[in-house]
Amino acid sequence: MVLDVRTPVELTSDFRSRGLKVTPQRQLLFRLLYGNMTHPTAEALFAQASELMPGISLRTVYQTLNDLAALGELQVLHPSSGSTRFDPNVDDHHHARCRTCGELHDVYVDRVQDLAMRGPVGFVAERANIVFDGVCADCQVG
Amino acid sequence: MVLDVRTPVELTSDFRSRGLKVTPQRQLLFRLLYGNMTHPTAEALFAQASELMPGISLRTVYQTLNDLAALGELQVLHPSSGSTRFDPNVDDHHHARCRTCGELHDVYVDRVQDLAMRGPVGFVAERANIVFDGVCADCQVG
DNA sequence: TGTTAATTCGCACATAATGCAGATCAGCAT
DNA sequence: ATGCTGATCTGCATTATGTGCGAATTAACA
Repeated sequence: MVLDVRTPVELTSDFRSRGLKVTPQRQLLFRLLYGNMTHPTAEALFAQASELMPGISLRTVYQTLNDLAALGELQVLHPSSGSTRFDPNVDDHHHARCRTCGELHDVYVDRVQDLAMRGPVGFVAERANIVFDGVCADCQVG
Repeated sequence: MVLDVRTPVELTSDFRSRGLKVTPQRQLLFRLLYGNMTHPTAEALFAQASELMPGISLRTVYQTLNDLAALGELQVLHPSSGSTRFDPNVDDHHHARCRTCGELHDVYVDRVQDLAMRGPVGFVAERANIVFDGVCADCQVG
Protein backbone atom coordinates (compact mmCIF):
# COMPACT_ATOMS: atom_id res chain seq x y z
CA MET A 1 0.00 0.00 0.00
CA VAL A 2 1.62 3.16 -1.24
CA LEU A 3 0.27 6.59 -0.49
CA ASP A 4 -1.13 8.12 -3.60
CA VAL A 5 0.14 11.65 -3.17
CA ARG A 6 1.87 14.03 -5.53
CA THR A 7 5.17 15.59 -4.72
CA PRO A 8 5.47 19.37 -4.97
CA VAL A 9 7.40 18.83 -8.21
CA GLU A 10 4.63 16.72 -9.66
CA LEU A 11 2.00 19.24 -8.66
CA THR A 12 4.10 21.97 -10.26
CA SER A 13 4.11 20.33 -13.68
CA ASP A 14 0.49 19.31 -13.18
CA PHE A 15 -0.51 22.95 -12.69
CA ARG A 16 1.62 24.21 -15.58
CA SER A 17 0.32 21.62 -18.02
CA ARG A 18 -3.17 22.93 -17.42
CA GLY A 19 -2.30 26.56 -17.91
CA LEU A 20 -2.21 27.32 -14.22
CA LYS A 21 0.73 29.28 -12.93
CA VAL A 22 3.03 28.16 -10.18
CA THR A 23 3.61 31.00 -7.75
CA PRO A 24 5.72 31.02 -4.59
CA GLN A 25 2.51 30.91 -2.58
CA ARG A 26 1.39 27.77 -4.36
CA GLN A 27 4.78 26.12 -4.04
CA LEU A 28 4.70 26.76 -0.32
CA LEU A 29 1.27 25.17 -0.01
CA PHE A 30 2.39 22.19 -2.11
CA ARG A 31 5.18 21.67 0.41
CA LEU A 32 2.96 22.09 3.44
CA LEU A 33 0.52 19.54 2.07
CA TYR A 34 3.08 16.95 0.97
CA GLY A 35 2.91 14.01 3.35
CA ASN A 36 0.58 15.95 5.62
CA MET A 37 -1.58 13.48 7.53
CA THR A 38 -3.30 16.03 9.79
CA HIS A 39 -6.31 16.75 7.54
CA PRO A 40 -5.73 20.45 8.01
CA THR A 41 -8.31 23.19 7.70
CA ALA A 42 -7.71 26.17 5.45
CA GLU A 43 -7.10 28.28 8.53
CA ALA A 44 -4.50 25.85 9.85
CA LEU A 45 -2.61 25.89 6.56
CA PHE A 46 -2.89 29.67 6.49
CA ALA A 47 -1.34 29.88 9.95
CA GLN A 48 1.54 27.59 8.97
CA ALA A 49 2.05 29.38 5.67
CA SER A 50 2.00 32.81 7.31
CA GLU A 51 5.03 31.93 9.44
CA LEU A 52 7.05 31.04 6.38
CA MET A 53 5.63 33.71 4.13
CA PRO A 54 4.28 36.67 6.08
CA GLY A 55 1.60 38.48 4.14
CA ILE A 56 0.21 35.50 2.28
CA SER A 57 -3.54 35.87 2.26
CA LEU A 58 -6.17 33.45 3.45
CA ARG A 59 -7.93 34.07 0.15
CA THR A 60 -4.97 32.62 -1.72
CA VAL A 61 -4.94 29.54 0.50
CA TYR A 62 -8.58 28.88 -0.29
CA GLN A 63 -7.96 29.53 -3.96
CA THR A 64 -5.10 27.05 -4.15
CA LEU A 65 -6.95 24.40 -2.18
CA ASN A 66 -9.91 24.73 -4.51
CA ASP A 67 -7.63 24.44 -7.53
CA LEU A 68 -6.02 21.31 -6.12
CA ALA A 69 -9.42 19.80 -5.39
CA ALA A 70 -10.57 20.57 -8.95
CA LEU A 71 -7.52 18.71 -10.25
CA GLY A 72 -8.40 15.78 -8.03
CA GLU A 73 -5.20 16.15 -6.04
CA LEU A 74 -7.00 16.78 -2.78
CA GLN A 75 -9.91 15.12 -1.04
CA VAL A 76 -12.28 17.60 0.56
CA LEU A 77 -13.84 16.44 3.82
CA HIS A 78 -16.91 17.91 5.52
CA PRO A 79 -16.79 16.66 9.09
CA SER A 80 -19.87 16.57 11.28
CA SER A 81 -18.51 19.49 13.24
CA GLY A 82 -16.00 22.18 12.44
CA SER A 83 -14.84 23.47 9.11
CA THR A 84 -13.82 21.80 5.89
CA ARG A 85 -10.69 19.66 6.00
CA PHE A 86 -8.33 18.82 3.20
CA ASP A 87 -6.63 15.48 2.62
CA PRO A 88 -3.72 15.32 0.17
CA ASN A 89 -3.91 11.52 0.25
CA VAL A 90 -6.02 10.73 -2.79
CA ASP A 91 -5.69 7.01 -2.36
CA ASP A 92 -8.91 5.04 -2.18
CA HIS A 93 -9.31 5.31 1.54
CA HIS A 94 -11.78 6.29 4.22
CA HIS A 95 -11.78 8.04 7.60
CA ALA A 96 -12.21 7.44 11.29
CA ARG A 97 -13.42 10.30 13.47
CA CYS A 98 -12.96 10.39 17.22
CA ARG A 99 -16.09 11.72 18.84
CA THR A 100 -14.05 12.94 21.81
CA CYS A 101 -11.23 14.90 20.24
CA GLY A 102 -12.71 15.26 16.78
CA GLU A 103 -9.53 14.14 15.03
CA LEU A 104 -9.73 12.46 11.65
CA HIS A 105 -7.56 9.49 10.74
CA ASP A 106 -7.05 7.67 7.46
CA VAL A 107 -8.51 4.18 7.28
CA TYR A 108 -8.19 1.51 4.64
CA VAL A 109 -11.15 -0.77 4.06
CA ASP A 110 -11.16 -3.95 2.00
CA ARG A 111 -13.88 -5.13 -0.37
CA VAL A 112 -15.99 -2.01 -0.12
CA GLN A 113 -17.35 -2.98 -3.55
CA ASP A 114 -18.91 -6.09 -2.01
CA LEU A 115 -21.29 -3.98 0.06
CA ALA A 116 -24.82 -4.85 -0.95
CA MET A 117 -26.84 -1.69 -0.99
CA ARG A 118 -30.61 -1.70 -1.08
CA GLY A 119 -31.67 1.73 -2.02
CA PRO A 120 -33.17 4.00 -4.61
CA VAL A 121 -34.03 2.14 -7.82
CA GLY A 122 -31.71 3.04 -10.67
CA PHE A 123 -29.09 4.78 -8.54
CA VAL A 124 -25.63 4.06 -9.94
CA ALA A 125 -23.08 4.28 -7.14
CA GLU A 126 -19.62 5.31 -8.21
CA ARG A 127 -17.95 5.45 -4.88
CA ALA A 128 -18.62 4.82 -1.20
CA ASN A 129 -17.28 7.19 1.42
CA ILE A 130 -17.15 5.66 4.85
CA VAL A 131 -16.66 7.52 8.11
CA PHE A 132 -16.20 5.43 11.22
CA ASP A 133 -17.33 7.18 14.36
CA GLY A 134 -15.71 6.04 17.57
CA VAL A 135 -13.01 6.81 20.07
CA CYS A 136 -9.34 6.98 19.25
CA ALA A 137 -6.58 5.39 21.33
CA ASP A 138 -5.57 8.65 22.98
CA CYS A 139 -9.11 9.33 24.16
CA GLN A 140 -9.80 5.92 25.68
CA VAL A 141 -10.12 6.16 29.47
CA GLY A 142 -9.13 3.55 32.04
CA MET B 1 -37.53 -3.71 7.73
CA VAL B 2 -39.59 -1.16 9.59
CA LEU B 3 -38.79 2.51 9.65
CA ASP B 4 -37.57 3.50 13.07
CA VAL B 5 -39.35 6.80 13.43
CA ARG B 6 -41.34 8.30 16.26
CA THR B 7 -44.85 9.53 15.80
CA PRO B 8 -45.66 13.06 16.92
CA VAL B 9 -47.42 11.52 19.92
CA GLU B 10 -44.33 9.54 20.89
CA LEU B 11 -42.11 12.59 20.50
CA THR B 12 -44.51 14.55 22.68
CA SER B 13 -44.22 12.19 25.63
CA ASP B 14 -40.52 11.83 24.93
CA PHE B 15 -40.07 15.58 25.32
CA ARG B 16 -42.29 15.83 28.40
CA SER B 17 -40.56 12.96 30.18
CA ARG B 18 -37.31 14.86 29.93
CA GLY B 19 -38.65 18.11 31.25
CA LEU B 20 -38.94 19.69 27.83
CA LYS B 21 -42.18 21.46 27.02
CA VAL B 22 -44.35 20.70 24.05
CA THR B 23 -45.40 23.88 22.35
CA PRO B 24 -47.55 24.34 19.25
CA GLN B 25 -44.40 25.15 17.31
CA ARG B 26 -42.82 21.88 18.32
CA GLN B 27 -45.93 19.89 17.59
CA LEU B 28 -46.04 21.37 14.12
CA LEU B 29 -42.43 20.39 13.48
CA PHE B 30 -43.06 16.89 14.82
CA ARG B 31 -45.81 16.56 12.23
CA LEU B 32 -43.75 17.98 9.40
CA LEU B 33 -40.94 15.55 10.16
CA TYR B 34 -43.09 12.46 10.61
CA GLY B 35 -42.56 10.19 7.61
CA ASN B 36 -40.58 12.92 5.87
CA MET B 37 -38.14 11.28 3.45
CA THR B 38 -36.83 14.49 1.89
CA HIS B 39 -33.92 15.09 4.24
CA PRO B 40 -35.02 18.69 4.65
CA THR B 41 -32.86 21.62 5.62
CA ALA B 42 -33.81 23.89 8.51
CA GLU B 43 -34.78 26.55 6.00
CA ALA B 44 -37.04 24.14 4.11
CA LEU B 45 -38.84 23.15 7.30
CA PHE B 46 -39.09 26.80 8.26
CA ALA B 47 -40.75 27.59 4.92
CA GLN B 48 -43.24 24.75 5.33
CA ALA B 49 -43.91 25.65 8.92
CA SER B 50 -44.38 29.33 8.12
CA GLU B 51 -47.29 28.54 5.82
CA LEU B 52 -49.11 26.69 8.56
CA MET B 53 -48.03 28.94 11.38
CA PRO B 54 -47.17 32.44 10.20
CA GLY B 55 -44.72 34.11 12.53
CA ILE B 56 -42.87 31.02 13.64
CA SER B 57 -39.22 31.90 13.80
CA LEU B 58 -36.30 30.22 12.11
CA ARG B 59 -34.57 30.28 15.47
CA THR B 60 -37.26 28.04 16.92
CA VAL B 61 -36.91 25.59 14.05
CA TYR B 62 -33.18 25.28 14.71
CA GLN B 63 -33.82 24.97 18.44
CA THR B 64 -36.29 22.13 18.01
CA LEU B 65 -34.13 20.31 15.50
CA ASN B 66 -31.19 20.51 17.87
CA ASP B 67 -33.34 19.21 20.72
CA LEU B 68 -34.52 16.30 18.61
CA ALA B 69 -30.97 15.49 17.59
CA ALA B 70 -29.87 15.58 21.23
CA LEU B 71 -32.59 13.05 22.04
CA GLY B 72 -31.36 10.85 19.22
CA GLU B 73 -34.62 11.22 17.31
CA LEU B 74 -33.00 12.84 14.33
CA GLN B 75 -29.92 12.05 12.28
CA VAL B 76 -27.96 15.13 11.32
CA LEU B 77 -26.34 15.00 7.89
CA HIS B 78 -23.55 17.24 6.63
CA PRO B 79 -23.54 16.89 2.87
CA SER B 80 -20.53 17.79 0.76
CA SER B 81 -22.36 20.84 -0.49
CA GLY B 82 -25.21 22.86 0.88
CA SER B 83 -26.45 23.16 4.40
CA THR B 84 -27.16 20.65 7.12
CA ARG B 85 -29.95 18.17 6.49
CA PHE B 86 -32.10 16.37 9.00
CA ASP B 87 -33.30 12.79 8.76
CA PRO B 88 -36.11 11.66 11.07
CA ASN B 89 -35.40 8.04 10.13
CA VAL B 90 -33.12 6.87 12.91
CA ASP B 91 -32.94 3.34 11.63
CA ASP B 92 -29.48 1.95 11.03
CA HIS B 93 -29.20 3.13 7.48
CA HIS B 94 -26.95 5.05 5.14
CA HIS B 95 -27.25 7.50 2.26
CA ALA B 96 -26.82 7.86 -1.45
CA ARG B 97 -26.09 11.27 -2.89
CA CYS B 98 -26.61 12.16 -6.54
CA ARG B 99 -23.74 14.28 -7.77
CA THR B 100 -25.99 15.83 -10.40
CA CYS B 101 -29.05 16.95 -8.47
CA GLY B 102 -27.56 16.72 -4.99
CA GLU B 103 -30.51 14.78 -3.59
CA LEU B 104 -30.00 12.40 -0.69
CA HIS B 105 -31.70 9.01 -0.53
CA ASP B 106 -31.89 6.44 2.23
CA VAL B 107 -29.93 3.25 1.64
CA TYR B 108 -29.81 0.04 3.60
CA VAL B 109 -26.55 -1.88 3.69
CA ASP B 110 -26.04 -5.41 4.96
CA ARG B 111 -23.16 -6.70 7.03
CA VAL B 112 -21.51 -3.32 7.54
CA GLN B 113 -19.95 -4.85 10.67
CA ASP B 114 -17.98 -7.25 8.49
CA LEU B 115 -15.97 -4.41 6.97
CA ALA B 116 -12.34 -4.98 7.81
CA MET B 117 -10.79 -1.65 8.62
CA ARG B 118 -7.05 -1.13 8.79
CA GLY B 119 -6.52 2.12 10.53
CA PRO B 120 -5.31 3.92 13.59
CA VAL B 121 -4.13 1.54 16.30
CA GLY B 122 -6.52 1.41 19.22
CA PHE B 123 -9.38 3.18 17.52
CA VAL B 124 -12.70 1.68 18.64
CA ALA B 125 -15.30 2.14 15.93
CA GLU B 126 -18.87 2.39 17.14
CA ARG B 127 -20.58 3.05 13.90
CA ALA B 128 -19.88 3.38 10.20
CA ASN B 129 -21.60 6.08 8.19
CA ILE B 130 -21.57 5.37 4.49
CA VAL B 131 -22.38 7.84 1.74
CA PHE B 132 -22.58 6.48 -1.79
CA ASP B 133 -21.79 9.06 -4.43
CA GLY B 134 -23.26 8.46 -7.82
CA VAL B 135 -26.10 9.39 -10.14
CA CYS B 136 -29.75 8.82 -9.35
CA ALA B 137 -32.27 7.36 -11.80
CA ASP B 138 -33.78 10.74 -12.67
CA CYS B 139 -30.39 12.18 -13.59
CA GLN B 140 -29.22 9.35 -15.85
CA VAL B 141 -28.96 10.51 -19.45
CA GLY B 142 -29.56 8.43 -22.59
C1' DT C 1 12.60 42.43 -22.49
C1' DG C 2 7.72 42.95 -23.47
C1' DT C 3 3.10 41.08 -23.51
C1' DT C 4 -0.77 39.03 -21.53
C1' DA C 5 -3.55 36.40 -18.93
C1' DA C 6 -3.44 34.32 -14.42
C1' DT C 7 -2.81 35.34 -9.70
C1' DT C 8 -2.64 37.80 -5.35
C1' DC C 9 -4.52 40.52 -1.90
C1' DG C 10 -7.82 42.92 0.81
C1' DC C 11 -12.15 44.17 1.39
C1' DA C 12 -16.98 43.61 0.97
C1' DC C 13 -20.41 40.31 0.80
C1' DA C 14 -23.00 35.86 1.41
C1' DT C 15 -24.67 32.09 4.03
C1' DA C 16 -25.49 29.16 7.91
C1' DA C 17 -26.11 28.90 12.45
C1' DT C 18 -25.77 30.50 17.37
C1' DG C 19 -25.91 33.97 21.58
C1' DC C 20 -28.70 36.85 24.00
C1' DA C 21 -32.66 39.03 26.49
C1' DG C 22 -37.27 40.52 27.21
C1' DA C 23 -41.88 38.87 26.53
C1' DT C 24 -44.60 34.82 26.64
C1' DC C 25 -46.31 30.33 27.75
C1' DA C 26 -46.56 25.10 29.20
C1' DG C 27 -46.87 22.31 32.97
C1' DC C 28 -47.61 21.59 37.60
C1' DA C 29 -49.31 22.61 42.35
C1' DT C 30 -52.70 24.44 44.75
C1' DA D 1 -59.69 27.74 37.76
C1' DT D 2 -55.56 30.39 39.20
C1' DG D 3 -50.88 31.32 40.08
C1' DC D 4 -46.03 30.17 39.86
C1' DT D 5 -41.74 29.10 37.66
C1' DG D 6 -38.68 27.78 34.57
C1' DA D 7 -38.69 26.64 29.67
C1' DT D 8 -39.58 28.61 25.26
C1' DC D 9 -40.25 31.97 21.52
C1' DT D 10 -39.00 35.70 18.85
C1' DG D 11 -36.03 39.20 16.80
C1' DC D 12 -31.84 40.97 16.48
C1' DA D 13 -26.98 40.96 16.84
C1' DT D 14 -23.09 38.21 16.26
C1' DT D 15 -19.99 34.48 14.88
C1' DA D 16 -17.95 31.43 11.58
C1' DT D 17 -16.73 29.95 7.20
C1' DG D 18 -16.14 30.82 2.73
C1' DT D 19 -16.76 33.48 -1.92
C1' DG D 20 -17.09 37.75 -5.27
C1' DC D 21 -14.76 41.39 -7.03
C1' DG D 22 -11.28 44.55 -8.87
C1' DA D 23 -6.84 46.99 -8.89
C1' DA D 24 -2.08 45.86 -8.65
C1' DT D 25 1.19 42.39 -9.50
C1' DT D 26 3.57 38.58 -11.66
C1' DA D 27 4.51 33.98 -14.10
C1' DA D 28 5.13 32.10 -18.49
C1' DC D 29 6.21 32.50 -22.98
C1' DA D 30 7.50 34.79 -27.44
